[in-house]
Amino acid sequence: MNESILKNFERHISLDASEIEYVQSLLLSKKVKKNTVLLQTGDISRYIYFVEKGCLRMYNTDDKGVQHIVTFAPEGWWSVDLSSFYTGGPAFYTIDALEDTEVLFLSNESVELLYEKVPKFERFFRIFFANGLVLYQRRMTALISQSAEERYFQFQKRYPGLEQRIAQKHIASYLGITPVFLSMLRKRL
Amino acid sequence: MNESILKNFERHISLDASEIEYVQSLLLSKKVKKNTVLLQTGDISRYIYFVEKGCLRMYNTDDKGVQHIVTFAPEGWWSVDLSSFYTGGPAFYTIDALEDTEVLFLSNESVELLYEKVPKFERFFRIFFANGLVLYQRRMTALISQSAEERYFQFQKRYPGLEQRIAQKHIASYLGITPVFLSMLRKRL
DNA sequence: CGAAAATTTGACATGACTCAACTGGAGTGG
DNA sequence: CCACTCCAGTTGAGTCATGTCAAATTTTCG
Repeated sequence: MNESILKNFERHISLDASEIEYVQSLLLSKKVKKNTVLLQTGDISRYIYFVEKGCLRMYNTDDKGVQHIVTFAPEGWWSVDLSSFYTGGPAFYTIDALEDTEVLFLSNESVELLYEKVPKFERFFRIFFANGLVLYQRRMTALISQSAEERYFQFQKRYPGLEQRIAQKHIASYLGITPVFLSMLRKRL
Repeated sequence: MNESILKNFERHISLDASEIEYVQSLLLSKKVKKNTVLLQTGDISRYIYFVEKGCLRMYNTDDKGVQHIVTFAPEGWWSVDLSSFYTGGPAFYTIDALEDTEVLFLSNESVELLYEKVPKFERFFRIFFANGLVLYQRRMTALISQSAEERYFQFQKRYPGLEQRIAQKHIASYLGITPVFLSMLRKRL
């Protein structure tokens, strides 16, 4: 069990049997129904989630009440409000489930323990965060240099098959356009 | 000498005398004139730069030849095309100097050596990348939820005093708008 | 089956872009 | 030190991408 997350770790580091056992002793798991909120804006993010099955989204709600999705996390992706997780301050984002979802997760303290007992995890998360940084940098560049249509195609590539699983309004929210406009775009194709 | 970068390291880790000496033995430095290109899109990013004085920018040029600035790096900031730096692939961004600039920098190999000899640096860069990730996440959210005017105010807060030092067209490029439109915005205030 | 939510469609509004002309420094060379 | 050029910034007119609002239609799900 937990193969998926171990595979994920092994993308950047290799673990021996005892290390695997140790991580597994820290891992928690949970099944949540669609629409369950795992983290609410303003609360403190104590956990970092890994999605085994289903799909999470992380979003912020602006002054006018409009939601803006920062990331989807389908199978094999992680989700966390990093700033809150590390500083203990209030979360900027909300995380909830777009489908019935199974997550593995680690508490803040567990992650600190991991860094201490298995320093390789410093390396894992260094690489992991570096990759995340690159991802967001690119998406930011896309937002300021590409049209909504181009970004829509990129979304389809980045999350293959996800389009069929979630509501269009969520895709629009991720792309930074209105659901109405996305509908028009799709009609044109 | 090199106090500024040591202070930067000590925001996340503490170093003893021998460790400091070791880092310093790896550090390179360079003074470059305004407009000097430190990294060209398509080349391989071999170095990570820390700005002691002056200001760098990192940008991508789109199909139509328009430049889009991802980050400014004034004193105390870092600049690197992370993806290229770690994978050895071609750089997506170009880095050049907006003013006469003094940089300290580390080569790819030096950074790997650092990870090996002073594992604390894994930690430093983990935290550093996590912070960067948060920054880009927030800016992305701002891009899809705020007007150009609001983003302009945020820029002024994030880079105090920088506005007086660089050309307006660069600010526009950072904000994701045209220089012409920024000019109109400023007139309205 | 029926209610609520998501999507589509159409008319109109607007933020931001394009193009082009004009203004005003900043640097250069004679 | 002047004259010239060149680039940055401004201004205005017209345009386009995307947004807003509201009604009609389809889908979802209890």
